[in-house]
Amino acid sequence: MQADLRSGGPENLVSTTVGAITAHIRNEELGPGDRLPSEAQFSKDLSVSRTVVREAFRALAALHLIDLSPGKRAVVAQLDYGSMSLLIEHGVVTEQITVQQIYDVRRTIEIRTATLAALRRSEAQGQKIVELAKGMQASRDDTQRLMELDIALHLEIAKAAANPIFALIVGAFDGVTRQTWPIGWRSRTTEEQQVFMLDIHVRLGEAIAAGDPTTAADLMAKHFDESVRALIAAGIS
Amino acid sequence: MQADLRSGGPENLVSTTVGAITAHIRNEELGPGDRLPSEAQFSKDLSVSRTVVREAFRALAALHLIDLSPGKRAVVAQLDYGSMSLLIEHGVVTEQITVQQIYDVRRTIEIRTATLAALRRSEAQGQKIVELAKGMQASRDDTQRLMELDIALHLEIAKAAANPIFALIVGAFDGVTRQTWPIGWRSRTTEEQQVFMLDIHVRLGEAIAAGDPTTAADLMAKHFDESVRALIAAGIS
DNA sequence: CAAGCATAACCTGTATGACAGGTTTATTAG
DNA sequence: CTAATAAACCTGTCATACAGGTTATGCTTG
Repeated sequence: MQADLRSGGPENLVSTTVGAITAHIRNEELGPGDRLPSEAQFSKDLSVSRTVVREAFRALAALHLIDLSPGKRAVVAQLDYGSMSLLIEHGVVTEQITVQQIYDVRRTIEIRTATLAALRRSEAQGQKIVELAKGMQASRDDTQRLMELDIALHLEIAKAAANPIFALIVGAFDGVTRQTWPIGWRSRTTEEQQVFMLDIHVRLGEAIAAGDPTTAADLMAKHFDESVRALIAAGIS
Repeated sequence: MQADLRSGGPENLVSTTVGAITAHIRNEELGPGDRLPSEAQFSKDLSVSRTVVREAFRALAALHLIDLSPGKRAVVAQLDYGSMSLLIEHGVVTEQITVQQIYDVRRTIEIRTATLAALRRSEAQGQKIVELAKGMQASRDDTQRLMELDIALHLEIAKAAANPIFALIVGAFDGVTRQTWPIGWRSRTTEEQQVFMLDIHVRLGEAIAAGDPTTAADLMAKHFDESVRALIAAGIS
């Protein structure tokens, strides 16, 4: 069950301990917020040093499977895209992933989230999505704020799709988006292009709020087609 | 850049060190296989104990951003879905994700991989995909082998899509699939159902090998519709 | 001078012990 | 019974030590 078995990696004490900890979570049917035994406890039970247990804890914390904080016991964590975001960033930094590939994946995923969001969004979510889109329109001059709203909007749509995995994947691209977004925006040199981009977001938000899955999906597709054009225009490979 | 900033978590020495290591990878423009400085080196440069550096290394190894092995220096790792697989398993075990949600995501993603694979597969990949599908047909009585071939087929299609992120996501569901697959298969009680399921895979493989994206996407969609029906029939929520 | 081999230097995996500072639990005083 | 206080516990970090695997150095030999 542990990573090293899957990757065929070498078997060391830390991996074994990681396996024991995840097994504990499974066997005790722990859920988010539940507390784990202390490091000393695992150390005694598994007959390994506290050093090893600590490194195992740290590994699980890196994956956000558990949360650590000083003095307190480790607790089972809620799903979080932080680790996936790091993974994707690593892929981009080491040139194993291109920005265009990310956009292809996002396009695929987010057309679906738009559809689902239109079908399943709550009243409050629909309202928030429209607000974010209109907030973008109002922030055309504040690039930083505009970007944050854009990212928040896409994530909110993913959340409204009521499937945490979609939110996980969309969130995974947050980090990279923060680095590439300004490039795409700068490539939209004319006011027309900028207004068009912002307009699409508003119409997308409204379609979702109105519960119109077809239009929402259509607009999301248009949005990504336009974004990819913008990136290519900016010379992003 | 490090996870803790994003999650708003507390700032401790290990997180700082993780940040320093990823910064090193970025600044030195290291790629997969390149060696990192030793633990002692980071320990000296950052003025922290080797304990801290080790825990940071361990955290990055958990995300498969680096590979560790005894005696050798840590090296920058290739993209690997092992950590995402653990994340998804954790989500299922802690009941934050349902199997149906996974199938919705997989359907979305894999319709796209089928399309792209049909467009971009190499000759060898097309051949391998067909072989895997036919191998499944020949293994109708060997459940274990059948499952492994099925998983391998889907992953191979994702690889043929020539976008590593798709392979990453498809691979992320490997672990969970191994646990739920037998349930779905057992629910296909009649020979007809089983033959139909295997037949779809072969036709899918052939469509990809033939470079027919529309048919490939269509068959992948059918495949997932049928699979979801099978799971629901088996009472999986 | 070149090639191969032995050895030394280096590196990671793990253990032990220690202590500061935060958290939880138990105890005691009101 | 409540609230304050003390004790017990827990994590974060450090230093040190050593076994065993890896790499580089330099020496020997052809």
